[in-house]
Amino acid sequence: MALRNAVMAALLEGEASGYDLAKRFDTATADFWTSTPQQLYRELERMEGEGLIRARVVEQERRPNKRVFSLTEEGRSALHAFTRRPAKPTAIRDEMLVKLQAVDAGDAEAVRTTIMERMERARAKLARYERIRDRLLEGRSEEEYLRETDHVGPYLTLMRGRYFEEENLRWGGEVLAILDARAARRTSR
Amino acid sequence: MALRNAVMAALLEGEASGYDLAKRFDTATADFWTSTPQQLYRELERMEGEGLIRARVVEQERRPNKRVFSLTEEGRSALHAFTRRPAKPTAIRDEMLVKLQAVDAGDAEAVRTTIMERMERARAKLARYERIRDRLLEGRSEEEYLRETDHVGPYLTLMRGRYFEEENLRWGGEVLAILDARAARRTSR
DNA sequence: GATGTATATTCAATTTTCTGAATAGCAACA
DNA sequence: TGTTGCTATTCAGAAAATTGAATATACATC
Repeated sequence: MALRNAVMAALLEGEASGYDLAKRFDTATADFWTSTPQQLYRELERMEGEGLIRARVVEQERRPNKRVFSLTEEGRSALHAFTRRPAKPTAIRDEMLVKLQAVDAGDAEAVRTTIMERMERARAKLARYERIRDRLLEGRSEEEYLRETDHVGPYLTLMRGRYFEEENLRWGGEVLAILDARAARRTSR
Repeated sequence: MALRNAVMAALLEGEASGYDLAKRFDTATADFWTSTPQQLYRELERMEGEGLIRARVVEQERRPNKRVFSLTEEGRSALHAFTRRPAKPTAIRDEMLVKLQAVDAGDAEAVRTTIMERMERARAKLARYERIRDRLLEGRSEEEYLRETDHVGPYLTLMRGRYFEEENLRWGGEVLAILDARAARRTSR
C-alpha cells in the first residue's frame, strides 16, 4: 500500500500511462522509489477500482493505444492525508555495499569492478537529473525558479537525488584508491 | 535469498546471535541493509540447515540463553562466490521523499516536521557511526588504520554511511530553508 | 509493587515484491 | 528480410517482507 503513495505523488506532475510510470520507477532512473511494471499495472488497477485515479484511453497511430491515468479528487485528498502521517524510515538495500563489506574474504577485483560500474551508473543518473533540472528551470536560476513556482516538491527530491549521486562518485573514488593501495601492498609482499 | 549474503558479511566480523543481528539490521542503525527479527531468525534457520552457518548455545546467567552463529567454511566460500556475481542496483524506498514530492498538494507543516525528524535521526546515526569508527581505529589515524588492518570492508561501508548521513543533514537544512521561505511568502500574500 | 525497558526468540497470516514469461505493433538498421 | 529495440500491457507462480502477535527472564525506576 506504500507504492500507491509514490504513484499518486508522481501523478501530481500530470497524467501518465503505466508505461511512463514504469520508466520513472525503474531502478536505473528512480531517485527514491523503485518498482517493476507488473507491480505498477496491478496497483493502478486497484487504485482505479478504489477511485483514487481515473483512466482515459489515448488512441495512438504509430504505437499501441495506451491508458493514461490521472488523480481524482479522492486521490488528491488521500495523498494529502498521506503527507500528514508519519513516514517510515528509509529502507536501503544495496548489494554493492554487502559485497564491499565482505571484500576482505571475497574477490577484491570483482568488488572493484562493481564499484566502478556503480560510479558509471551514478554519472549517467547525474546527467539525467541535470536534464530534468534544466527542463524544470527553463533558463531561470534556482532562486528565481523557487520564487516563481508553486511546485517545489519535485525540485527538492531531485536535489536529493543529485547530491546522492555526486556523493556516490566522491566516495567511490576514495574507495577505489584505498583498494588499489591495498592491492599494491599485497602484491609487493 | 539476498538477506543471507548480508548476514554472512556481518558474521565475517565475528559470531553473533539472532538478536545481535536484529539490532544491526534495524532501520535505526543499519547503514546498507535492513531486516526484521522475524525474517532474520527464519533465514538463520535455513542457513544453518544448508550448512552456511553453525550455531552454538551460550548459557547465560542473568539473561535468557542464546544461540550464537558463526560462518562455516561452506558459508565463507558462498560469500566469496557472491562477491563475484554482479550486484543488483541499489533499492531505495523513502516515504519522506514521497511526502516531499507531494508537498505542494499536501500538508507543508507535516512534511517539514518529517524532515526535521529525519535530520534528528541522521544526527543520532552519525554519533553511532562515530563511536563505531573510534572502536575500529583504536586511536590510530585513518591512514595508519588502513595501512595496518587486513579488514577494510567494514570501514569503507561505514564511511559510506557517514557520508550519507552528513549529506542528509546538509540537504535537510537547505530544504527547510526553502520551505520556510515559501511559507513566509504565502502568509504575507 | 507496578511499569517500562532490554534481552532473546518464535509463530502465523497476509501483503508485497520479484522472476520469468508472453503478446503485439511498429521502427530502425544491417 | 531478419534482428533488435521500443512502446504498451498482462499473467502466473514463487519468494520475500511485513504485520501483529506471544512468551519468558531480568534489571531499573517510580
